[in-house]
Amino acid sequence: MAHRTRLTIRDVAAAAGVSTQTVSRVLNNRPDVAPDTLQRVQQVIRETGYAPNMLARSLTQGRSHILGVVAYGLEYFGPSRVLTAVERQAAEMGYGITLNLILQPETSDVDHLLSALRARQVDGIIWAIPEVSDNRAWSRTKGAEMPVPVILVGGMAGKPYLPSIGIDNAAIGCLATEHLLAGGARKVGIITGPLSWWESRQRLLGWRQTLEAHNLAPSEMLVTEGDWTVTSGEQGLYRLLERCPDIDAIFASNDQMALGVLHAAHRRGRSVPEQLSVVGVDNIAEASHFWPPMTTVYQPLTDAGALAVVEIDRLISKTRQSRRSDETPKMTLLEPELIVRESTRPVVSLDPADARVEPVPAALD
Amino acid sequence: MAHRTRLTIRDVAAAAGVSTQTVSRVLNNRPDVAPDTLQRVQQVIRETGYAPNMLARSLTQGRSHILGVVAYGLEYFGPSRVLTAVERQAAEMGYGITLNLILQPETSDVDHLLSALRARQVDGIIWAIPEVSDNRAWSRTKGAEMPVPVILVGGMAGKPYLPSIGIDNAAIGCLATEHLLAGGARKVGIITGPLSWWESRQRLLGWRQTLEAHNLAPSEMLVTEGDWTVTSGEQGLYRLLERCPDIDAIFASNDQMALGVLHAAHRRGRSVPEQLSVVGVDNIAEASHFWPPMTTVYQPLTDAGALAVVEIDRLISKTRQSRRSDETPKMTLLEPELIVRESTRPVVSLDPADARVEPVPAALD
DNA sequence: CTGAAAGCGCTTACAG
DNA sequence: CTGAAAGCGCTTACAG
Repeated sequence: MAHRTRLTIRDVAAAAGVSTQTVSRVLNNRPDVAPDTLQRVQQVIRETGYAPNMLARSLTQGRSHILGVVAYGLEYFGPSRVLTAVERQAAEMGYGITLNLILQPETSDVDHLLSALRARQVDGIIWAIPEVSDNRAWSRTKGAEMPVPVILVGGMAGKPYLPSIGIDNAAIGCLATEHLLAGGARKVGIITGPLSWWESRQRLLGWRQTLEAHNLAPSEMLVTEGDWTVTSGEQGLYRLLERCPDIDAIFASNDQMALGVLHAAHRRGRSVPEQLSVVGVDNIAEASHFWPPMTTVYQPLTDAGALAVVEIDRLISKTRQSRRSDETPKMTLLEPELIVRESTRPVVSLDPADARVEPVPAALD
Repeated sequence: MAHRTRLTIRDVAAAAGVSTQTVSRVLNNRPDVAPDTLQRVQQVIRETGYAPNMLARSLTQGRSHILGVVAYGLEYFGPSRVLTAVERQAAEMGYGITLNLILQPETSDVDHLLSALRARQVDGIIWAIPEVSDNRAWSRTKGAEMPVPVILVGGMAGKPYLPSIGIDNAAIGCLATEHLLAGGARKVGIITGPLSWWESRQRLLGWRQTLEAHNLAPSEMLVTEGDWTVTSGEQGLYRLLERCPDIDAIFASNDQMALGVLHAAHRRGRSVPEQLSVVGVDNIAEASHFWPPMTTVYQPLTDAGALAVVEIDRLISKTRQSRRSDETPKMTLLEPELIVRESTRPVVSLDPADARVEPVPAALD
């Protein structure tokens, strides 16, 4: 650590009295090195604190052991969890990570980004930008021709032209809505995320399908669009209350908006959950400390991030063996889980089919 | 983008009918290229979509244009803001980023991390781990001998052996406490972060100094330690109320704990801010939507992250010119700002010296 | 303004 | 089990 002159494999070889490729063999744990040679070289390495130049190694091996990660919105819950999981799993599998953050999910600069990553010789790319509008359109034209494996994190509309791993967002809508109905709700409103987002549309779809399965009409009057922020959740509830004063439950598409709903309910004098049940999504750290503690839907984002790395490692190995991947890209969706707290009325029947019963009286604290 | 066979500078040179170093000159915007040669080469580059291999370039230049970033706790507010700012500024200045996340702020694996970064030939290292216990002790012994510039993000106790950029955390404590006193508070409690953290101790120091400046005793009865979580804020208020039932203001060392305080105050029937003023730190997105909206202290973390990159770039350039840096490492602290909302009683006098007046009646909504 | 040569620090066949 | 040669894809002096 203390050396100012860059130490090279040549220095180590000289000090150990062997050739450079013998040192190389030791560094790469090759079996064909005599025990005492091994000892000697290892000792020199230890004493000098030599560490091989990964750049040079990458150049000869044609493999950088670096993954390019493109992400958006680290200030938000989901992206930061995914990135953390990706980094952890990558480190565990011997990959370094080069991080590229974009300012807007709808970037027009895809070409530039991809070629920058290619120039850095990444072994694979993890594209952790949610699908917003047609910001994944590039994968249709360029997907098959990418020089390195690419994996998308997050689901998308239409046929995936690249392998993708995400959360089953329709299931999120189902879980939340099913739970609200089971608690006796009859008029379940929804505050969606921006509808240009695939995730938002899927959560809305889950809500709609669940209502229909219970023979309830998913009226447009019960739907309002938010933008993930607390404020939009608050405004959303005001709008819904104006349209349907008898609304008795809200599925907010994330916990921040759910917090806004609590806020608005408080201002309008609607007690939660007695008069209004509320479900959020994400299970942010604060959710269990909202007033009342928030029922929410957990997304296995850590699993998704880790799985993305495992999967891209597999694709990298495969590509290197057969020179090209012939798999049909598939979309893997992981299942969310409901976390029940006190912002929703308790389930009155275990059978979802019997969910439409009278509203229960105010729950105890 | 569509090429499966890696294109090299040699291919471009051949296609343009020039030598490789003429292509190199074009790639590096060297002035000494004939106009028509330039044209020809650029055209070939455009047509083929050639992008130079950064690994090879780094090897010859002895410079990777990559910054190693070591961070902790992306799930928290501060770290994610700093990382975002670092990435943005780095991208703007032509650096790539290799990200290393650690699981605990007190890592024993510093050597391993540093040598891994060194092996990747990073041009500089941004160490964005807060000082906890003696987790920066390594900088004393290794600081001066690091083969590349290192910059620490966050302040630290004692003399810095490496340049460091952070937030003036004592000023955070001063701002918060001064504001509480100006609102008429006489018994200001504090819920600190973990006291093994420099940040926590500095915020405590600011609180103490401010009370003393106002001739108020910073009694130990008014201090309780939290761990940044909502729960610890809640428990903290319970403890303080038991010890000092007449406490009339709380400085919580982050917004999450401040939320816990609101929660606990609600449960104990203490109205905020009429009976209890509360200030947090961070200005998280939810802060303005807590009930009541939270008065808090903003930290210029984005500036700190950006400044770290600017500064390390300067050090990198300097090191490359003079072969070594002879500057005395200095600690730069940026100033926080108070954001006043409704969780604190309004200021009753503009002169802080007159702050000790009667509590004001309940504030209007 | 342009090119032939050497080298960055490694690893990959190829001999022995 | 070990080493001499060639090469990964660039750039840096050095000539001209």
